[in-house]
Amino acid sequence: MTEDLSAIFSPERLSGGGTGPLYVKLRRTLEEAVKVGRLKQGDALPPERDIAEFAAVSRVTVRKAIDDLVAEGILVRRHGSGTFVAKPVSKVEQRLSQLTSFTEDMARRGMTARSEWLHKGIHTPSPDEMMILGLAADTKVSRLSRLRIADDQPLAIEHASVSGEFLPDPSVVTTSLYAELEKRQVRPVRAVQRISATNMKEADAELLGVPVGAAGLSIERISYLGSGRAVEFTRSLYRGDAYDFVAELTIGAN
Amino acid sequence: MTEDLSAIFSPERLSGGGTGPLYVKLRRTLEEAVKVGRLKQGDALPPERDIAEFAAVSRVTVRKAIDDLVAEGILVRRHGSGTFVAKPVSKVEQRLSQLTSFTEDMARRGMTARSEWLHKGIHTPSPDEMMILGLAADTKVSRLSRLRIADDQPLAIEHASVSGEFLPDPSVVTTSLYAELEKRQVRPVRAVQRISATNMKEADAELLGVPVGAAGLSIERISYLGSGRAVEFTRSLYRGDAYDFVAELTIGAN
DNA sequence: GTAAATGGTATTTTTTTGGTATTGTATAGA
DNA sequence: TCTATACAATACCAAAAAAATACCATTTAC
Repeated sequence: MTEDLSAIFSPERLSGGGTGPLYVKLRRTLEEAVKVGRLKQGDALPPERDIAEFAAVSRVTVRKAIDDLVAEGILVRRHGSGTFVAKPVSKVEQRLSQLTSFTEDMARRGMTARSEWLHKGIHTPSPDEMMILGLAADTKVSRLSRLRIADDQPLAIEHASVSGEFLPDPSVVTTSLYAELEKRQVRPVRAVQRISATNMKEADAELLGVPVGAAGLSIERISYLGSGRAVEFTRSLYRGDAYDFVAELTIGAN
Repeated sequence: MTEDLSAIFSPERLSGGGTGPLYVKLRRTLEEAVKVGRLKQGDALPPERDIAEFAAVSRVTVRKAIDDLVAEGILVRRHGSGTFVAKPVSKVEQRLSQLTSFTEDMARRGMTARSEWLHKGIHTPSPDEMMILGLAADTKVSRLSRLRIADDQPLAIEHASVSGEFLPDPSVVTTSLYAELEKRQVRPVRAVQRISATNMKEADAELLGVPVGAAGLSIERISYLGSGRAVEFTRSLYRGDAYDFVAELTIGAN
């Protein structure tokens, strides 16, 4: 719903924003309003024209301020409809998704994606898990395995191991593991991925419906907290004939 | 970001600079600010007019101080935009290397790496090259192919295509393609990689000394200039049994 | 289907910022 | 003293960013 303009764009807020170009001040004002909760998730911003009139600047200036926030994922624009406060997807999930979210990848390729859970359970850690996640022998680990399916074709097998401390009950995870961790204030800030090619063994090949020996793309990911502590360890095996892994890198520039 | 003037050009700093002409004092002050980190890489200096006013000298004097630092490569000026603290060059190659430099990767793993050139030449572009590099039919393209070898074991085949405009003579490339491009002031700022798994065909398998059908890691990379123009297109095929591709990602921070 | 409301874009104008030519002034050396 | 040079100030030029204007395209309500 449309907010009260004066609540957000009061002259004090605009002028008090400190230094810099108009659109920077406006951007700061908006950012603040979202952060403080004057604008809540899903809320519509007032129309650009109204904001412009009230703030006594041109509409393009308003747009430039909004542009930045849209780029940051704080706001979402819908042509002909309005501008809205984005659902606060955490940076963590967004960035990790960029490289690995199966669902988003498939959507981008025009396919419908779903999952079939193969396993959810709590276990005593394997030697590998103890090493990688830094667990003691008397702790627990949550394991989640699923089959990723796109357009009714099985495309990947995914095994995730999470320290029991961060996820005591794996059954609560329905779609996104990262969303669930986020709920618990567990926010990895760094991840390392190892990508390699392998010929498929019988069990995996059967699940994915390809001949034994077919090429598979193996992706192992470990994600870490700011403290350096490992949170999660995921091994995925993609069908080589049906999946490309795309990474984009920006160089220098700052 | 514009720095706080008083933090850098405080009267004490200016007078304390010792002896000499005004512009020398100013230069020392600026140099110090950069060295100490009060001004960081990429930071914008305040406008010359502001500095002049604050330091109570003429703008030309400020310019003269800045001139020297620009000549030394410490600062960079952009007409109409501002003056910025320079960034060390050769970032390009370093950053691209992070993901793909075979030699460095091998060194990190304690292996000695070398290459064998399979081909260097100038050709009329293939349809793929025309599409990807945005070339006309009457232009030329440089192709470079080599076999990457680690500890005397062939590990990868690499085919690079560069628009003839950026590299008219491929024979000048001896080790690093990016170093050669850098020499010509061609600096890609963005790259997209596509990674996939494939079963090897006979020709490639033979070169790499593995059985036909063995899993291979295929990496295709396109790198772009700031303008969006594609510079180079590289297809690599790694032995799946002997090479892991590692990517590290930093998330959010905010 | 039409009209109103909303975001999208191309073009122009204004402001900001570095670039340059000209002039004045003090200082060192012949 | 006279002159060449380094230093500094003034005034104006040019490129880039910021802002405003005018018009286009999509969605939604009726």
